[in-house]
Amino acid sequence: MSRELRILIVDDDALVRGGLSMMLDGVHGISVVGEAADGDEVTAAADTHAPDVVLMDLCMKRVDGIAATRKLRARPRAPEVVVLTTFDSDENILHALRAGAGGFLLKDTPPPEIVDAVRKVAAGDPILSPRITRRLMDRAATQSGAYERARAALESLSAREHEVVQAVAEGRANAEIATRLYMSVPTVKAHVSSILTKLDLDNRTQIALLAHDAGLA
Amino acid sequence: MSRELRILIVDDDALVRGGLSMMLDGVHGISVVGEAADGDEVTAAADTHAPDVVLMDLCMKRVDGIAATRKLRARPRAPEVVVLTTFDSDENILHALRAGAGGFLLKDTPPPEIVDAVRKVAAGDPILSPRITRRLMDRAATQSGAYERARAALESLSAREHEVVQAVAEGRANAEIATRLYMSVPTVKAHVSSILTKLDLDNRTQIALLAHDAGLA
DNA sequence: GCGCGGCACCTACTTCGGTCGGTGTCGGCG
DNA sequence: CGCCGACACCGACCGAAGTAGGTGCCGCGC
Repeated sequence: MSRELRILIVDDDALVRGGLSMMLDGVHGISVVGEAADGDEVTAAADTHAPDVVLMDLCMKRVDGIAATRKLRARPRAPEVVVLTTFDSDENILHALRAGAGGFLLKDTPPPEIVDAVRKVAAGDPILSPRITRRLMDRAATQSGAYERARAALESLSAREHEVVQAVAEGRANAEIATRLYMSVPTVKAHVSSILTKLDLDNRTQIALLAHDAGLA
Repeated sequence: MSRELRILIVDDDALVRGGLSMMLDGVHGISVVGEAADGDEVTAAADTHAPDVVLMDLCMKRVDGIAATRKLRARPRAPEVVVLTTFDSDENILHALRAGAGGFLLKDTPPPEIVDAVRKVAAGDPILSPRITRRLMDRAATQSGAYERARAALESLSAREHEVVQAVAEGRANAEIATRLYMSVPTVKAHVSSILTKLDLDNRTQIALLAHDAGLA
C-alpha cells in the first residue's frame, strides 16, 4: 500500500483540535502531521507539513475557513480539504463547495465516519454528511422539475422561433435580435408574438423566464 | 438490534439478480426476500414481501425503473429505493431523484459499498455514488456563483424597489404591479426606471433574469 | 396539378414600457 | 432653522413591444 495519509487539523478551539487529533492519529494509515488555530497559519502549516488532507473548521476568528480553503486549493499540489462545521446553512455549504472543498461534514458526525471520510477524500472521492446530501438532492430534483416542464413547452416551437427565444432569454431588445439573426424588427415581433400564443404567455419577460428554466443560459 | 433488513431486487437480467442476491443475502442483518424481473411485477412483489429496501435497476423493458420507483414511493409505508444503473446521465439521476429514490449507485460500485449503502438508506440516509455526488456538488457550486453576484447587486435597492423587482421577476405587467402594490402605473414605471439605472440594465427582462438568479422564485 | 398548412417575412396600427421632469415627505446635519 | 438627499409618488411624452393582417415559399396529400 501507499504511505501514510498526512492530515492537518485547522480549528481555533484547542480542545476540538485535540479531540480530532486523538481520533485520527494512530488509526491505521493515518497520521496527524500538524495543527493550525487560524486561517492565517494554514498556508504556512501546509508548506511545512505537506498534508494530503486538511480538516478545516469553518467559523474561525481572523481568516475564515472558506477563505483559507480557497487559498489552499489555489496552490500547486493542493491538499484535499474536508470542511467541518456545526452549522449546515446553505450559505456555508455552497461557499465551501465553491472554494474547492472535497468534503463537507457536520460536527455531529460519528468518529469512525470522519476517519472514513478522510480516507475517501484522499482518494479523490467527495464526501458529504447525509443531511447535506439530502439538501443537494432536493435542490437538484426541484430544479429539474421546472426544467422538464419548460423543455416540453419549448418543443412546439419552430427552429427560427427557438433562436428568437434564445435571444429574448438573454434580455435582448427586438432591434438587437433583428440584426443578430438577419431579419427586420417587425419579423422579430411576429416571431415573438407567435411564441407568446404557442406558449400561452403574456410578454417577453415570461418567455425569458421560461427559457431560463429550460436551461438556456 | 432491530430485525433483519428485507431486500427486494428488481432487474430484468436474471444473472444480475443472482449476483446481487448472492452478494447481499446472508450478510449479517440482511435478507433478500424477493426478486422481480420487470417494473410491472414490482408492486405485486412489494405487496407480498413488504421489503424495507428495493434495489432497482433503471433500464428495463416494459415499465422502466423510474416509473416503478415513483409508483412504489407513492404507496403508504413505502420502501426505500436504491437505484442501480450503468449509466450516470443527468437525465437518469434527476429523474430518479424526483421519483423519490433514496440512493443512486452505479453498477461498478464494489459489493461491500452496496451492502453499506443498503444499510444507510434503510436508516433514512441518502446514498450517492461518488461520481454523482461530485456532479451535484459542481451543479450547486456553479449556480451559487450567479446567486451571490445577483444578491450583491440587489443590495443597492430600496424596500419599495425590491417589491417591484419581485413582481417584475414574476413576469407581471406594470398595470398588474400597480394594483398589487397599490400605486399608479406611472409610479411603477418610475420605480422600474430607477431600478434599471441602479443595476445598469436596459429593460425589465434583464431585471427578471437577475432577480431569478438571486433566488426570487 | 392543386389545395393546404406551416414557416419566414413584411406593413400598418395599438398598447405598453421607459424617460424626463416635477411634487410632497421624511430624517440627518451644519 | 434651513438645507440637502433619499424616497415614494405622479403626469406627459416617445420609442419599443405586441397585434392584425397579408405575401411568397416550400413540402405534403388528394
